[in-house]
Amino acid sequence: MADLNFTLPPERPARTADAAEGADEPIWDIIELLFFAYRDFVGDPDDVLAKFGFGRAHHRVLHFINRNPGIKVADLLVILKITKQSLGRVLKQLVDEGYVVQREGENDRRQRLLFVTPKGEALALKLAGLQTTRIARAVAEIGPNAHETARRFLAAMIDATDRDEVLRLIARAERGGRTRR
Amino acid sequence: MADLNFTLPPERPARTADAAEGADEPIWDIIELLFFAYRDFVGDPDDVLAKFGFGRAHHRVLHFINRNPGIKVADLLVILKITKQSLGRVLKQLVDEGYVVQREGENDRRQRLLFVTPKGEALALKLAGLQTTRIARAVAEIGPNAHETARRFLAAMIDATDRDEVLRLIARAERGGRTRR
DNA sequence: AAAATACGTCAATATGGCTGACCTAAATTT
DNA sequence: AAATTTAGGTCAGCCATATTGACGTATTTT
Repeated sequence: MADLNFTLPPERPARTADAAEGADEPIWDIIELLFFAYRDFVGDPDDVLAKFGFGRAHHRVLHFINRNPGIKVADLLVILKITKQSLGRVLKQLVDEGYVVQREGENDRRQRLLFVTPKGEALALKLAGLQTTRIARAVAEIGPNAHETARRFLAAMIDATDRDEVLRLIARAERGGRTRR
Repeated sequence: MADLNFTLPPERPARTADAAEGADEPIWDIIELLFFAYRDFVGDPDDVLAKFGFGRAHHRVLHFINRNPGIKVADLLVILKITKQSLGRVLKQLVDEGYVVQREGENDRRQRLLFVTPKGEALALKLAGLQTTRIARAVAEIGPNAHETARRFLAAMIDATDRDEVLRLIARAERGGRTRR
């Protein structure tokens, strides 16, 4: 195989003439790269989680509680797009083992607001650190514009109906995750 | 996504903006965008697959057979990083329902070389089309450099040990793989 | 002839989803 | 005040996808 280390030949103009046709050629490279990149991206945390007796589901729950302290159970369900029964199972373990605590809502005492404990935050940060190392390495390899372009590309990949909500969610957590009263 | 309203007290000290110092600061935006983008990216195929009684596992198997006609079972296992038992169940369904055929290797009659049928290719292309639509939309939104940058970013996210192998795989399939049915 | 290889299969187990039903406590509506 | 809705929890069972381990069979290699 010839060398195509990371100066991949631009294969966009591969179908110059028939580009106007409706039969769009699948964008195989991005499809496959997303598969492999995501697999490795979640693979690092998976290895650590296994040592704690946790799985990917625990990671997602812990992540979003850490990023959005005080989040309501109902809102977490919306973000994760799972049922409360599915959430309940992993959440119970995280609570029982001291990674997450629940507090009664002040205004509405039916609510169980979710917070990570110091222990939970430590684990969340450890896992995020692994992923950050990978991302930082990728960005460093490619150049300073990579972060911004990657962010915009990934945002554009999100369902249009959800995108603004997701970006708000990220931005809000970026500011510290609370307020908004 | 429903409106998310957090009403809760400040719990965590505000992070120091996006200071350049934070070499240890997690890259939250990419971490979360990857989660949401990948979820939607595989969501489109999932909906179609459900109508066929298939799942995501069938998609992956069908995809890589379609892209690498004549692939050996052993090689497919390496790509997917699953066990032959896991593959076996899914592959059997795809064969039984006429999406994939197996042929004895010419040189080595122990091998079962895998090919998609026309029916299988049609499904693979339909699923790839959905994902391509999403990617093309994202690329169109961002600009002409997006495809190239996204490709390089995603490639750089792959484990260094696997990367060259993956890129070879993609490049080889891009050229048409090997013998067609 | 023996060993290694490619593949298949049986059995048991784990994870993480799902639906449906039902429960309590608290808030809201009537 | 009573009725209803909401937030959340829980029990029970099912499904899809993954795992490990053991074993079998045909074929190739040594």
